[in-house]
Amino acid sequence: MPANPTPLVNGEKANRREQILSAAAELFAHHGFHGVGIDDIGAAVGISGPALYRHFRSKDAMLGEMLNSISRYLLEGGTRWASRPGDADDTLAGLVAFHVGFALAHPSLITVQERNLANLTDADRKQVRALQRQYVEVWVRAIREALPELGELQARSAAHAVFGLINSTPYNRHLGDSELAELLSRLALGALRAAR
Amino acid sequence: MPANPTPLVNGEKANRREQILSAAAELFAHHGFHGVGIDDIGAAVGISGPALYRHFRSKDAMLGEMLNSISRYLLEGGTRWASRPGDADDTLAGLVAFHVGFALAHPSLITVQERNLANLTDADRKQVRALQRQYVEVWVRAIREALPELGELQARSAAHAVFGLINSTPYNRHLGDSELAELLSRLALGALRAAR
DNA sequence: GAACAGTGTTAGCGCTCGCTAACCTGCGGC
DNA sequence: GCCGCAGGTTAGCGAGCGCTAACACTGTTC
Repeated sequence: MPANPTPLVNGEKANRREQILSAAAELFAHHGFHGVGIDDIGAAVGISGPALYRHFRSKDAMLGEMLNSISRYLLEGGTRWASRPGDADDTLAGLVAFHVGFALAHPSLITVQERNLANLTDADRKQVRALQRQYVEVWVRAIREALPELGELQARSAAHAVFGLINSTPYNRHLGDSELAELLSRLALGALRAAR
Repeated sequence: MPANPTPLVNGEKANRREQILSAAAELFAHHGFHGVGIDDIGAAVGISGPALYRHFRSKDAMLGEMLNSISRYLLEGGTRWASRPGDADDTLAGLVAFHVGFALAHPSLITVQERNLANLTDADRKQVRALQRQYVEVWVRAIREALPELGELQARSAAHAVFGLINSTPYNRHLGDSELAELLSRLALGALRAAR
């Protein structure tokens, strides 16, 4: 029972805001931020267009809250895993499993986060970037502890590469979830091992 | 001197169409298809807005030609590498090196191709999808020859994961090109090896 | 040297989009 | 039983978009 269970609960009787964000995420992932109209988002949750402004200040605010929430969730989870007792290899494996779990559970959030940074408000982008940087830093530290012969820059590049690998889930729906999770984890750790 | 040197030559005295496509690719990569106006594209090549219609039928046509060109280039190059004589491991290494080379030389094309499939005309999307499918198939065959114990679906998933890994170049500008190329190749092959 | 093709310009149409205004409805609190 | 608020509705605004129309300039062709 983590403090922050999952960034955007899928609908149900959960808060209307979250229901809206969840629907918007799906749409943004498919058509891009500018490709989705306020009316589309409304229609996706059964209300119509301008009613959304009872819950959000603007369309930009929706994207901002969405990306902030995702980044915060990743950073928090990553930090928790990184600070767990255990040897460096286990820590790295834990981080990989955590990220794989997220990417498998929320492929559309992965897509949104990857594609729509540029559509954020300046202020929001700054915040999200800061969170993302910190998350990368968690990984860089973990990688360098497990592979001490790696330089800072190499570790950072490897981290980004592994993110890319794991974040392939939106294109990767051939296998069942658990089998894919295991495969991705194996691939990610294999890649890191090969970084020397 | 390959038959199809590079999908979009960067400007210079090359054909105006290619100069425009190159500029448009950069813009689409940064702001998304809908986030870029016809005037922005014109301005990027020193002409203004509607002049573009002397060279392209529509904005959609630009994206269509761009993605088609990328997909054709990848499929052609991939096919050439795959049909080279040599053992299965070398073939796979060749494919990896080829894809890494492309991703490093054209990070913004990678970005555009990943993000803007949904913005294509139905006809264009069908074409591009077909080319992409064939390219994946080239990889799946190569992977399964190098790792015969892998199933079809596992190989396909691994291929997508490796694409994700290599296509991280847009976020991955810390190292020098040649060092990054070597690192990515090593990571990719390490991941595949770990697929068992 | 007139015709013309190629490539650029500006003005402006029609549509869509984000957002606001104004109004309506149901429900919990006193 | 009235009030007020939360959360919906439709109408419509202003801006920005893709694209067309009409015109201008240049270089090549015969």
